[in-house]
Amino acid sequence: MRLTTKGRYAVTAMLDLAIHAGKGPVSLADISERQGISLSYLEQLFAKLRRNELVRSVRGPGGGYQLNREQQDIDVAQVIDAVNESVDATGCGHTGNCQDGNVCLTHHLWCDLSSQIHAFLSQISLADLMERNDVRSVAERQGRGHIASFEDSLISAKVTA
Amino acid sequence: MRLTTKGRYAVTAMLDLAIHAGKGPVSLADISERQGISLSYLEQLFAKLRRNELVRSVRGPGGGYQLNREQQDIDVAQVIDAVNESVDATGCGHTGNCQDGNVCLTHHLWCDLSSQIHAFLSQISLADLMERNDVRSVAERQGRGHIASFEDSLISAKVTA
DNA sequence: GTATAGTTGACTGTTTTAGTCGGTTTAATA
DNA sequence: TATTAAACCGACTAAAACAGTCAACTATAC
Repeated sequence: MRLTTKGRYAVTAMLDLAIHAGKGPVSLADISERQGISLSYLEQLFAKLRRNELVRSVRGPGGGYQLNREQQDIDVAQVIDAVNESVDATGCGHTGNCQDGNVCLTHHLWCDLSSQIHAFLSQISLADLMERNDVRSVAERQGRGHIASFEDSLISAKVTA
Repeated sequence: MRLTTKGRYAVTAMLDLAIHAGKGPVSLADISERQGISLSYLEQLFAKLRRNELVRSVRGPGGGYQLNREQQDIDVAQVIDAVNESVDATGCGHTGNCQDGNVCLTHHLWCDLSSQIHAFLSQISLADLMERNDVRSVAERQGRGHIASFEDSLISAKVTA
């Protein structure tokens, strides 16, 4: 199991997408600048996020990415899974085939740990993250990045309608 | 944050040490055979465990390693920390210096996750692991490796006295 | 003095990370 | 219609970590 900048970048980028929703697609260039993540690296990550149907893309000028589901229907575990950072702490991938066909001494410990982590991360949605004070204040700092309010959603709904 | 075979090996080896306690020092060769871990690799891991005072060594024939504290005073988090697999999910090492001097959007999320994992792992001692049915049965399977009972401790206490 | 076992350091192949670079399509707009 | 903004795609790379090997050295029980 590993949790590195890869998974952290993915979650951060998805949250950036959520924050700037309701104003049309968000370009990777914008995310790159706001979050300090390499543009080319973001491209790689979003290829995986798109394959996992967490985002959809709009090509051409003015294009970018949008969340493919409601913010409350995307949780952190899904995002991390999508970029291939498994949240599995076992070495055998839960097969129990850790020591020449049998489970190793500590197999069940790692199974337990995996469930703990997965339970924790899958219970947190992008919507939940946006409610957090620390997220709101960082978003505020990151420029005119205002968190999309309910009114924004209404406006964008009218525009796209 | 990463949790790979390194940390798993370390915990497994420490548990093997606990299981075979009360019969004098346990050699790395024994652990290697029972747990299927490369001897040379175990040497590297135990160098770290010793530096962290989790085990003590006895050199020469009949030598080996022993736990340096009571089984209930060694928890899984300590073992993983000792082999340099930090249980920190943040990228900044909790400094909050994730994005040019400031905290990144998701800093607090990773802090929360880290505490969760740490709380979970530090609440489990080697003594706890030994009580588990799955551990007992695997130990049974791994040869004459009987779990050291209270009587064993008494015997070894007399012998060493 | 010999065998056992820990101790140490250097070395190695492989995989993953965290990118970079160059090009190609797609589509909006001037 | 040409330009341009953006997604898309594949190959490449440096650095690190992982997992392990190997050889030499030291301490000690017998």
